[in-house]
Amino acid sequence: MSTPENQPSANFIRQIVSNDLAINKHNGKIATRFPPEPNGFLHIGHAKSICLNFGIAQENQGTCNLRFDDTNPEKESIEFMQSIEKDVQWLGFQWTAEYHSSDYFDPLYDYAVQLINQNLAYVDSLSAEEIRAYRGSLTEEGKESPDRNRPIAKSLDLFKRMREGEFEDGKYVLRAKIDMASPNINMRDPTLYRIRRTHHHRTGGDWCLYPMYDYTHCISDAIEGITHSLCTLEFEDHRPLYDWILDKLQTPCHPQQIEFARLQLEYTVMSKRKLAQLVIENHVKGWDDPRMPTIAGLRRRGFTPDSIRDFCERIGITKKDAWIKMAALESCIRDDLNENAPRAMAVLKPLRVVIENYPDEQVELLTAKNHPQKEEMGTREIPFSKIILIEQEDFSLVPPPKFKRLIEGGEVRLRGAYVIKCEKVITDTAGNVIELRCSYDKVTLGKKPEGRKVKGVIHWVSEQHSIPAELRLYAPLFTEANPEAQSHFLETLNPNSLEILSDSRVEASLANAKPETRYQFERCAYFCVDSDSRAEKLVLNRTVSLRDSK
RNA sequence: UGGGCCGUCGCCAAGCGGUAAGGCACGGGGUUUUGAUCUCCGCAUACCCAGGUUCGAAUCCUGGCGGCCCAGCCA
Repeated sequence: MSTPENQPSANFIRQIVSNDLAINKHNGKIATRFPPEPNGFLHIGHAKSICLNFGIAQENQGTCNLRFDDTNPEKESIEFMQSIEKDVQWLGFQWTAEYHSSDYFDPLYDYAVQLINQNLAYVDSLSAEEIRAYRGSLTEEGKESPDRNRPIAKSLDLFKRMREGEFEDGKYVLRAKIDMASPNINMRDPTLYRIRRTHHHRTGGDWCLYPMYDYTHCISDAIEGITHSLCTLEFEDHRPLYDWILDKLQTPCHPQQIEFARLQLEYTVMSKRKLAQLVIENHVKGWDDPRMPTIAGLRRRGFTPDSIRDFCERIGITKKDAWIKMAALESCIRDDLNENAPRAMAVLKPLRVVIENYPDEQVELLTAKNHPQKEEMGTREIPFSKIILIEQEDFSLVPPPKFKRLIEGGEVRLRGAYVIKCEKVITDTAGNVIELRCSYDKVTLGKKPEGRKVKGVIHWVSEQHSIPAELRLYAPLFTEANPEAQSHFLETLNPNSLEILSDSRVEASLANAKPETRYQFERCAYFCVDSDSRAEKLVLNRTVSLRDSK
């Protein structure tokens, strides 16, 4: 995976970092952080940020913290925190230290007092609606709040009483005093603190005053000694505010915020709000539904950490809005699984085949390679008997051109076994093929047949030895490349995103397969054992099909 | 339409004034007891457009055009 020498590709952020290192900007130190809000599960877009932040730290012997940006208690929870920790580790990264924005509520408060003392912040009594009205518009300047020139002592007193819980939610906010005429709306006296009488998952009822993202993030970065604060493009307009706050305060350092484009993947959605809606409204079975672009979903689907990291490396880091095709992700997991997944045989939609000239009670244990190119992956035994099951699709009464599988009167190779010939087709009254009567050529085991060419090879399982399995096949969750561009993204939900095959049979060697075990079912697809799987009834998810150049 | 950012092959993406890397996708040949893998070959006289500077421009300048983001007491 990655590049052969494991050299990460050049990108503008790594260039900035190398440059800073070259001029000894931070005494040779590089410190990054991955700062999710614990309000949902991580998705593949987060993986991009994780690989970048942890990657840059690793490449430069630096540090990378995991920081939960938990300043909005209404949407956050311990469960989400735990899922995030698990997913980051599963992806293969270990943070230097774990922090929470809420760890900094005290210093954050003290810094706010400093700002008030410097006459750079004030307590405002305008309502949310009034503040919006006063803010102006994209083309019109805002106007100053009547409270903007509230005496420092008065703001100090009010701010203290806000913290003490004297006022109801929304009564006052703390605002930075910057410039109501700024062309950058983020600089029009942004709100720094709001009153929220909400239980916080970590600080409980200690606070009824919570700091806003813009105020919190820069200071948290500075407290942790972050050198490069990497975030997505939509925060570009916030950078002047990030810098303004740190410029006005005597913080330990002044990190550099650098923005990059967020990941956009076709045929899915990537906003936590929408993913949460899919879960809450039961359009999927949970955050880890294999159709979800969440780390947990991809994991359950059968993706490997390597494949996701490879994907993040392949798509690169730029400032350009890019739409990545599913094929790019699929290529990554195919490359990994082709290399590492043991092969096995499974028949998704069985068709019964009786080999008439094969002895009734005979069972042969045939030896099959677990990987066609990698001897070190070993072999396994596969029972062969008189009645086998093949794929319905591998037989055709009216074969299309170039069909190289079984036809009436034709021969085909059973993978790892004999060449068989279709002697008779049995149909039901409706004309459906329900069984095949074949003969086998006993000298073709491990040998080419003499005097003729048999081009097709098909997979099979022994009827009496195979194990019933439920196979879950997935298609994209949405029917439009960009569901969010539609009037409502749910309108483009794909009604056929899940297909369940409950009559499939897998070879006997899968008997004790544990969840998260991955296989290539030869000629078919890669599958991964699901957490719903039981000894009596195996359940597997199709991760991705094999390339098919038919 | 105020501000910010972006525009190199169908989709990503290197390139940083010296004459267009790579990946995905696609097309074709070879090998193959997986129509898989592997392998070989092909795939931008061209970098949003128009001018300009230069011996030389995707790279610099000017002017257009197109796209994305911002008016939460969300992050």
